[in-house]
Amino acid sequence: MTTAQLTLLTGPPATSSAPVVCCAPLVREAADPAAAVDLARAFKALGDPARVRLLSLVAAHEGAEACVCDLVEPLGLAQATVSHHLKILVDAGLLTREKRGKWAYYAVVPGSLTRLGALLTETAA
Amino acid sequence: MTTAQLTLLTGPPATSSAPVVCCAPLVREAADPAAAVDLARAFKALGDPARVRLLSLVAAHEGAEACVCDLVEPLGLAQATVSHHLKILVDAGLLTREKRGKWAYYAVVPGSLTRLGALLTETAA
DNA sequence: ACAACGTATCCATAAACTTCGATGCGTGGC
DNA sequence: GCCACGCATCGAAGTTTATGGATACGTTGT
Repeated sequence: MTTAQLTLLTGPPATSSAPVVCCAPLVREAADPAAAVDLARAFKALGDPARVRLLSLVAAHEGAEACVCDLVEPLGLAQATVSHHLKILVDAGLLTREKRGKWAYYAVVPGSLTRLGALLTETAA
Repeated sequence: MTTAQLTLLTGPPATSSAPVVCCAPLVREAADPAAAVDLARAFKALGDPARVRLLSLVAAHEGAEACVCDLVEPLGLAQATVSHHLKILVDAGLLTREKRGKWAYYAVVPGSLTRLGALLTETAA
């Protein structure tokens, strides 16, 4: 259920046959409905202050990764809420989750944000 | 009520004293809560397929502008709904609205999308 | 085996969002 | 002045979302 938008952020997948909607810079040509759905899903993940801060906190953290315990206090939200937002960011393909021992370490997917940003760049105009 | 996020998209305003939260590429340093709110508000405007398509339709339209009547049919939504989404995009600083005669022409704010995209670009890594 | 710890999930509640019919407002033509 | 047209706003119904307390799960240490 979370594969469609991943194709947007991970580029052309080697195995999947999901709709690849990656390329047109949004301003060049009218986006087809399917592409718009995937794009909107990615942006919706960034449409919450808590998630923007989470992404920023993880990226700026030492080693470019952080566990939930590092994030709960600076965010000022309950642990359940933080966990919920992190899941949304993972499902959107913006974060990865790796469990080591008792901790779950989150990290920014290497080019996902840049790829998203490129779609917003107005090549012409 | 719609000035805070505009500072984000229009760059340093000449007159306003609203919080300027434009610059840090999100990945460099942990975004402060106020910046996160403004950023999230901008992204939330892009978090709906109808609005992504609207933005794309307007940008790709002849003259880089379009009236509501040009957008209702291709979107397949009611006129009231289209008008509502357009208002959200205008409030987010992504579109401008200019009324000429009976029609309201919408156009993409020149650099707003690029500026947003730049915030997502991972300069390092 | 047991207890302590870090996380995810379940559940409920309140708020926000999407959608659209109905209606009001301003413009232009007759 | 009146009507037709384009568009925004209002009001309502249905859906989604954010939030956090309670709880279950897996891991570590004793």
